[in-house]
Amino acid sequence: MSEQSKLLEQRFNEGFEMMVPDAAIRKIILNATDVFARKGLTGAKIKDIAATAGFSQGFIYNYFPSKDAIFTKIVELAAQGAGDAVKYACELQGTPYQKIYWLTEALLSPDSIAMQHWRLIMVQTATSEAIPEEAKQIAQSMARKPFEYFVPLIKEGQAAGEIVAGDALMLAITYFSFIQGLGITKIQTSAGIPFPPVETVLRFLEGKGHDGKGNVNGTV
Amino acid sequence: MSEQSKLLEQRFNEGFEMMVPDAAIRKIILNATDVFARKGLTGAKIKDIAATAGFSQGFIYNYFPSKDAIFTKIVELAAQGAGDAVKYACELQGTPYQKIYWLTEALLSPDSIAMQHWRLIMVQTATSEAIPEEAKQIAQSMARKPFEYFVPLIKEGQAAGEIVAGDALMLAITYFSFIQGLGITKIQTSAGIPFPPVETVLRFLEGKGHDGKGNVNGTV
DNA sequence: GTCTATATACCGATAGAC
DNA sequence: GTCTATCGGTATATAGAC
Repeated sequence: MSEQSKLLEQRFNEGFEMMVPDAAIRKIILNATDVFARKGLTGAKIKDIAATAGFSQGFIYNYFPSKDAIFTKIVELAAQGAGDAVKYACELQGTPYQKIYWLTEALLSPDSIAMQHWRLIMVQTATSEAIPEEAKQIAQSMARKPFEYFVPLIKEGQAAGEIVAGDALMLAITYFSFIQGLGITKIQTSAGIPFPPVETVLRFLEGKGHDGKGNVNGTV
Repeated sequence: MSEQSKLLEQRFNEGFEMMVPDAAIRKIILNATDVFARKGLTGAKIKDIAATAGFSQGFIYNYFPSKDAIFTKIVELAAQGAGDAVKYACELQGTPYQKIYWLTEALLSPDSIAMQHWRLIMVQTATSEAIPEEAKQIAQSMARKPFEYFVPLIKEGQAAGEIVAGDALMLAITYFSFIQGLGITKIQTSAGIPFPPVETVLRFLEGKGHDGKGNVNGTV
């Protein structure tokens, strides 16, 4: 894994710790994220969340007023984090393609909290009609934010010949759909099955003559 | 949409009608599929399913003994259908890349029952720990079947230089992950947002020098 | 601080009415 | 055939014990 991707993950984790200072609450949130991602909002029982965090069922209610509140909090954190991840990538030193490469590496990393949250968002949006209204609205505003950074990044790459021509918004939607699909596959399959390297994932974005390392041997 | 993709969809729908001869049961299944896909197994209430099918809550139990039974039946149909869709594509006349092209077109078609079932399978597997054991086992056997047809298809395409070199199983997993991610995006977004054409989706699979028409001007 | 015990509500499934 | 009423089980959230 590249230095830059590790930096993205590190920044993301720092942001998470700053937004949730209490370690016990972080523990509950991290475990709840996992349970929600695997069972969905309605399928996840408070007892499950408590058990994976090492607490009794009733104890959770010292920190959160309801199951919906936990879910909404996670959606809020994911909303912040998803936008931030793309923003951080833009702030790195490199070409547009390289930035997307590092972002992809970080999003597909097995251990990243960013990825954990993406997984949750994915399940949550798939079952969107059953989630609390507040979480839905947060998710909607969140859905826009990554695109605000990603679409200009694609246009920049297109201008440099690094990224294939075409509607930048369409390519961005395709990118996040792809990442989402790979995230689901990661959840539902056991470790050890073959998984695509970043180069394979990004081939649909590459400009003609691109060599997969950010270099273009056609015209600029 | 191409002739061949329409044929795939038509074959699929015929298979569905043969497997579920009773029109009332088909109606329940189609509506239940939609509700399950959007709310998940635990989030979907029998009342919802009955309402969308135009029945009262209790009436459903004249046709199915339980909610789990409806879900399991749908998984079974999807299991059959997913494998069949790939099989049908293999039986068409054309190059491996063309067959994958037509399959993709059919799977991403907004109106195909095949796609509806894929959407359900996706949610169901994402929330896999909450689903009945029987459905899980069917889903597991189903998960293998599309690969049994798809992996050889990729290898054939690689031998012809149409498909990029690399682990065929990995490429197959990538393909279905991509399709799944695009399916989720289709569910959760309203119509009118830009969506990638088949050519964009399949670029990650193309052999070097592929011109999108099955012709190759270089080796892999 | 953390757990155990309980009330309250909801939903799946049944049975009986029309 | 189709619906309404109801029973029983399960899960959320609370309150009180240690």
